[in-house]
Amino acid sequence: MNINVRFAPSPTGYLHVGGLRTALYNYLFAKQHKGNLVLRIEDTDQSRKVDGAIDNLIESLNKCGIIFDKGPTEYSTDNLFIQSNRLSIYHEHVTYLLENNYAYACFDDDFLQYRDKSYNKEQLIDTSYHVRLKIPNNELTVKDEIRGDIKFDLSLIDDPVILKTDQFPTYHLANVIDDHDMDISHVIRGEEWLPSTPIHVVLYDYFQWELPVFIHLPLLLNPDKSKLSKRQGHVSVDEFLNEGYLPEALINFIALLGWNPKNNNEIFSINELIEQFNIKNIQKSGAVFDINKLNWMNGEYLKDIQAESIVSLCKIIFEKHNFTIEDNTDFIKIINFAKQRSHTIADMVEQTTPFFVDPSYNVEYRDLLLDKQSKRLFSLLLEQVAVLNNIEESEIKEIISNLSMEIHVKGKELFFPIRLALWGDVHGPDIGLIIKILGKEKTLARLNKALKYG
RNA sequence: GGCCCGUUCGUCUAGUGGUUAGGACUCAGGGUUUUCAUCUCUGCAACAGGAGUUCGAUUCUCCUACGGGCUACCA
Repeated sequence: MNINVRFAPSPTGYLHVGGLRTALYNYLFAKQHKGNLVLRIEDTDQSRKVDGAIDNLIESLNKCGIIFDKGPTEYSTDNLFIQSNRLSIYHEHVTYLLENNYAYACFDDDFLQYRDKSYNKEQLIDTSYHVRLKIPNNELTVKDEIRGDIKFDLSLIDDPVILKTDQFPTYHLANVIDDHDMDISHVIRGEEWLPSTPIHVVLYDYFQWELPVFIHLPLLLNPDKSKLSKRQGHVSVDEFLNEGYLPEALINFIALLGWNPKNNNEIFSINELIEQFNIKNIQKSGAVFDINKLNWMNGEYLKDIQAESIVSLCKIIFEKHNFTIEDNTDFIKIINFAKQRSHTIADMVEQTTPFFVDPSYNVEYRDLLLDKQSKRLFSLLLEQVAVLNNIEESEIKEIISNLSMEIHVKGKELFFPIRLALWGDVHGPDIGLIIKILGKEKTLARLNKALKYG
């Protein structure tokens, strides 16, 4: 059996993390079975179309490592993976349904009165009509791979519109025809589609097509358990990436929302996910998107990653915060310091701000800054740094330890005032690193400022 | 309202007809680090409720409650 799966978003804007997870599960499933992953653009609602959305979608997905085997490479008119280019195909199928009495034309929303009528093609020319699918009155069982058999009473379902007045198909029709034409073997999609699956099954039945396997994924939830949406934190993949969440971490985190490998591991590369992913281990209930845990996981990735490999990404984000990167070697040092203690790259900016702009003093330590002993420390350090030609961290360390012996001060009493003067707070990087990055001039200036403070 | 799906620590989850119900995030506390962070150790914390089946149910069945999704000429 050939395994073909698809991710079928509508181009209405940015890629949502829920969409990313659906795409990911499709991708993992396809790769694992040496099948194909198809990208299909469902743009049958002309009013909701957003320019550039397709390129955007593809770019976000690609950044996260999800590559399609088939799909539109660009938004070109002859592309078969974009539904708006397949209108004539849908029309042919509508004709088939109409001719076999599986569907009927309606001239207004009071559709029941048209249910038993039929019109030939000539009668429909120059009229404004839509087409509805006749849903029979029997019971129907849908098989979902995760939930098992689900019974529906079809008499409770209204005849759905399959062709709109503007002659575009609705989702139900286009989706079924495309899945068949693209030889989709497994439909992996969000749980919100479960209630409309019987409509799709009826369509398959009318066309006498073989059903794909249906796999409905549990929803991603807001902290209040409603369906994940904006308003309660951000959900756009782009936003996460721009804030400096690493694609690998985002993918890892999202993979574990609704699926688990039945062991206690938490960190997975994409290849490990491909190896271990299993439909059977997908959860039935929805999963709250916990930003807290994503932060932790992103931090784990940040700790492990080589500074060199994120330097250009960091540069973009630091420059977005108006920090100019002058020296690459220094910047790597800064990254190495910050990535150990940050959740995201945006966090790293915050952690390292005093490297770039003169800090204001933490008011809690005002007294320490005014202290006579502190002032003495500042002036002694100032003297010693002033005579240095080029600054090495080891040298600074030595100077400070000599200073410690000279005035008999050590530990916090020694480091707090110095760090306060140079960094604005008693906590921060190693003093050697601060001075090394700051350079002689800025170090002297900050010591001077602290000396005069009060 | 109707239909459908779901329910193990606050969150992500493991698990079993008999377990001290396990792990991770968060939180709290200890240790390491002459700062902070990292790291590490410890702790707090869950089987929605009620019947039934059974020697025994968190686990199987039913009911209730609660939560969510869908109910568009949106996907």
